[in-house]
Amino acid sequence: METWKEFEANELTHSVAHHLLAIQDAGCRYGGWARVSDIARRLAVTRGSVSIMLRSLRNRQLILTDEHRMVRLSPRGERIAQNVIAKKAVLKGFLADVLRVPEPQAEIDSCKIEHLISRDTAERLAQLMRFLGSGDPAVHDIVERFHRTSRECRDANSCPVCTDRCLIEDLAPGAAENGGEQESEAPPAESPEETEG
Amino acid sequence: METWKEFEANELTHSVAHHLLAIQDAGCRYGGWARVSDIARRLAVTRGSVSIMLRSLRNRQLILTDEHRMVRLSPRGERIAQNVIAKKAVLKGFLADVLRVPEPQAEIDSCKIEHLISRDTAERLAQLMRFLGSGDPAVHDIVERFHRTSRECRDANSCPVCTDRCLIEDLAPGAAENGGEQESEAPPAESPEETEG
DNA sequence: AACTCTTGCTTGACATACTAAACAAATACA
DNA sequence: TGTATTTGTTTAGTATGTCAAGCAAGAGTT
Repeated sequence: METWKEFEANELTHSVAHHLLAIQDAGCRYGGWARVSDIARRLAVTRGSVSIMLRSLRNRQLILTDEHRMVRLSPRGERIAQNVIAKKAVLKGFLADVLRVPEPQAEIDSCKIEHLISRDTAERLAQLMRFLGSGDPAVHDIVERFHRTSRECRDANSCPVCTDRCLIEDLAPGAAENGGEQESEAPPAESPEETEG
Repeated sequence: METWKEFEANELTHSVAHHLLAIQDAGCRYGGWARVSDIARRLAVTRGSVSIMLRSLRNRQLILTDEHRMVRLSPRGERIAQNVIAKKAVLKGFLADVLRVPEPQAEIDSCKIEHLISRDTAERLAQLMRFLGSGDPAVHDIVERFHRTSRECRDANSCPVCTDRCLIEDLAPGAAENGGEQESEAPPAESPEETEG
């Protein structure tokens, strides 16, 4: 019923996750210490924006600050960053190598959800990757067969994914997202009534 | 470099996606027509909040409005809703049945990312589900073997998931998220300097 | 020393998405 | 018919996360 509100309750927002990664990345050449400008450049946001974000990260004790205004991850921040990196690696590996989602999309998708999946999901996914890559010929053969499998859906009735309706069809271009969503013919002002009267 | 900004460029926010689903759900008994209150109740938000959201959905032509203030999805809104439903079904099926992520978590995770995954990813995932559920004994056997597989990581060196570092370890409780994140001892005011001076 | 550039921070603004409170219109019931 | 409740909307406020613009301190150059 209210599961959907869990989204707001995330410990980590997309923005916070990527700020942590950027701090780690920017600092890696200087013993972990980074400057606001470096972080901003990496994220392609303004220094002001980073400055505000750092205030929040500092209060959450995810970063440490120098007397020279240098910034680095706290041990806790580092754990979180490592966690996000691990999730993304597993996700991207799965999308790219198992599902064979084309490269740029695999990168985008894993980047979008890296901070959202639970430890449970990430771990099981990692175990699946380990299982599939274990070198067992039978496993390898099955994966090969999957990759050779036809991409078309022929028999919606015998399909284990669909029930009364073909779910794969609902994912198709005609069905929203990029297909119908994007060319939204310039919507009018937010409150047409008000501009009218 | 700036892949992370794709997150903001989503056609569908989590909130919009769930408002569309709620409208469809609330209206299903009345020929698709729903009332603001019904939608609000389903989402556990205020009527005011729904009212504002509907204004935006109306301008994006995702809903239609009655002279009696009844609301329903437009054909476009319906396509998008169906799309989200399909993505979630595929995702949850994968998490619950293949990965065997415990039920509530599978529900939460699929709810969080249903609107974020690309058509590419959703389709390939659906194809994987179809392949795994095709009834082929060899495939079935491999899935069975995966489910019986030990959950521990013993040999980080031969592990196909990890490189120099065990990624699965980075996902473990000690490493952030629920482990270190949540019991954040009441952070001080946002700007300690200011309250101090 | 004077000038310029870079840097970090602050401010005001915007967009999203929520709340609570107040209100008017519609509905329900007595 | 009159009162009470429900309903939809609006407004002001909160929180996050961004931008642009401006300011002040430090660094580099001449």
